[in-house]
Amino acid sequence: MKVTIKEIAKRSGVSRSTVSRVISNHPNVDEETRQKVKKVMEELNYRPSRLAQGLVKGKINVVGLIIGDIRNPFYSELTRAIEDILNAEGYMVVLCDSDYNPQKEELYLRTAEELGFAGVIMTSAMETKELLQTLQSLSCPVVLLNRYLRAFETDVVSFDNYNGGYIAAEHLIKLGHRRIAILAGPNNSTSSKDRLRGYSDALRDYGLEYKEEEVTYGDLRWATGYEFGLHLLRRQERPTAVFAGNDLMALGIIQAYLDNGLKVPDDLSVVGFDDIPAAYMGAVKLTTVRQPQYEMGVEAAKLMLERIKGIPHAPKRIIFDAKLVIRESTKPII
Amino acid sequence: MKVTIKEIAKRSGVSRSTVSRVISNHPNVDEETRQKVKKVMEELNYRPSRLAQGLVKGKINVVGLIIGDIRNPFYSELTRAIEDILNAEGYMVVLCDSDYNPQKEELYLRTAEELGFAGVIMTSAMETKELLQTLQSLSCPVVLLNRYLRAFETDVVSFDNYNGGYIAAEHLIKLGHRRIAILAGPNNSTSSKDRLRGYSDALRDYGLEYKEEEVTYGDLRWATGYEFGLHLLRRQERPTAVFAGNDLMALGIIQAYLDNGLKVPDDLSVVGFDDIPAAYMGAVKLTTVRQPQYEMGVEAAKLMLERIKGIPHAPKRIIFDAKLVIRESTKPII
DNA sequence: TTGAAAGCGCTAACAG
DNA sequence: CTGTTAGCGCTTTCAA
Repeated sequence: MKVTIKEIAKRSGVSRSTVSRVISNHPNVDEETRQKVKKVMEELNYRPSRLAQGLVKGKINVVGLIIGDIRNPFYSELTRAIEDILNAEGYMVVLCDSDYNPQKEELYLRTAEELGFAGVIMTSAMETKELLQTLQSLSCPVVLLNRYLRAFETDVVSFDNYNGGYIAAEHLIKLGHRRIAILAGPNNSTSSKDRLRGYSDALRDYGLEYKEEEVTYGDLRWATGYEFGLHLLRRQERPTAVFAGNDLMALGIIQAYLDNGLKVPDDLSVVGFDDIPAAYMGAVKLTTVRQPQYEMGVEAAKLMLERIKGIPHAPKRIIFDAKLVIRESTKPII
Repeated sequence: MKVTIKEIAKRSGVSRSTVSRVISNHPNVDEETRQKVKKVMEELNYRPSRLAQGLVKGKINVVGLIIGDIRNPFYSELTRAIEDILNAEGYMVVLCDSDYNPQKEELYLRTAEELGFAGVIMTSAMETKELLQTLQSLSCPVVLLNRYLRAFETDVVSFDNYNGGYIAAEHLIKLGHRRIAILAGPNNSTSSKDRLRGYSDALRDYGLEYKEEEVTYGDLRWATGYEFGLHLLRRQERPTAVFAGNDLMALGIIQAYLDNGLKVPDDLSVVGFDDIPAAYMGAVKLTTVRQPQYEMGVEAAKLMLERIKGIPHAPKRIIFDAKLVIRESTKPII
């Protein structure tokens, strides 16, 4: 049924090797022969099997992308960027939602190996022994996006999460806030931890006390922010500000307040993290730490491409700076 | 370097066939032998090459997913559902953002063929001659999600877009609105066209006039809705209501009004389409036509699985009913 | 510039 | 229950 290289060879009166050469645009083919073969391929609507190519080459033009959850706009943007760059170079991207679950990541890495992926970009950020081990045994390049692994040296595109946390806290402090609640990201995520560390260092630098019991760890989803907002409303002593581990949760907190007749930033100042599109699409434009998602995705994809085709080189690290975008969700305390 | 079936065979003192049998869990293997082989595989951390498996089987455990734009929450949800189901059955999903561009879709379909995908799920919805042709020549099953192609019979999961448009219009009409603006989806999308048709039929049924020049076609993005909202604000005679082709655009329109000091639904009633999470996450909870995104994705994935493994059967069609979710973005005209 | 031959890692009859 | 054999569709030396 399927037309193969053999068929093309027969019909154009040359050997399979020659056909293979025209497939891969090898220079050592007589122009006339090349045209003849191409014509036959056209007529028969021939498509070389990448599976077969992959088998002999040991690699396939596919790169895996591991992210936390595609429903988080932050990852959607990243994914889109990576896809744009990689597709343009003839690579496909295979998606994997890890749900921030190291086991899923590991399983996926294994599959990448089995399928002979050209590379894997990891955006999800957990750190376990098993994962590290799998990573070590991987035969394709890996680039880390917004995460780092002490025990695994590789190309990294990252963001200055520490400073991001710092300037977020600083902003709130300078606005006069003292009672600040924190809804951080998962505490097994390196980036979330860095943000929190920056945050607490800022408190210390400004002579404020950082209480471990003041921080709540969330799963980065909007609903979790909403729940947290509701929780704050039930408290006797409400904080005057809150620092959220990402925009989605920040937006959830704000909505909980609005839905209960309170005002933001009047009753609560909120600063988020990421600057997803939704941050400026709502009623209260969010003050947040901007991460250039698309650009970060682009850089990661480029690094991957370099690593796949290029000559070996020492691991590269690209770090994006944190920038606070001040909008309407924060205001000075009276 | 890489450990292959040959190595395993040698080390465990059996033939490659036997190893192959334990890989695929074939019953005809002595339990003792099986354990012995498994142990060796374990020790050597052996991973069978799916590329090789795919080559001989002619198919690979991967299904392609073509969507409009992953940044649209509607597609994110769908994608997640499909991934969840397919991954659980050992299939990977490869993502393709078509940008609603038929050429991209076609190119992608070609790649699916070259890679020997087990199947392709198409959610993006353009209809061209070339695409149809490529579809016909495809050697793997295709399931269509929220689109149909007159000239291509296959499994379909769809939504009653026509009725969705109808009840949206009906709702507005019954609320007393007469001057209703329309920001429809792309007019080469079957689902968008159906919604519009339902809409216009409702007008007719209620004795209202449908003016072709009243409809604007948008690209389903938030920013486009926002622009449209601004545009409405500049008009002398403003409509009292607007029907948007999807929630993202509806939300954009609302925001344009809010940002300019107007109120929704007081100054404008808005009904959307999709019921994405953001529909109820904002200041004005959106009245919209609910499409059960996750469930639709699940059904599509199941259909795909059936088609891949199952015995051949006539094309199935699953149609989800339209349901209006009335929230706060619409109100009666005074 | 071209072809013959070997092989990538695995599966699938067919014998035994 | 197990091994032998023959490919799957393509690339890649090596000769010619």
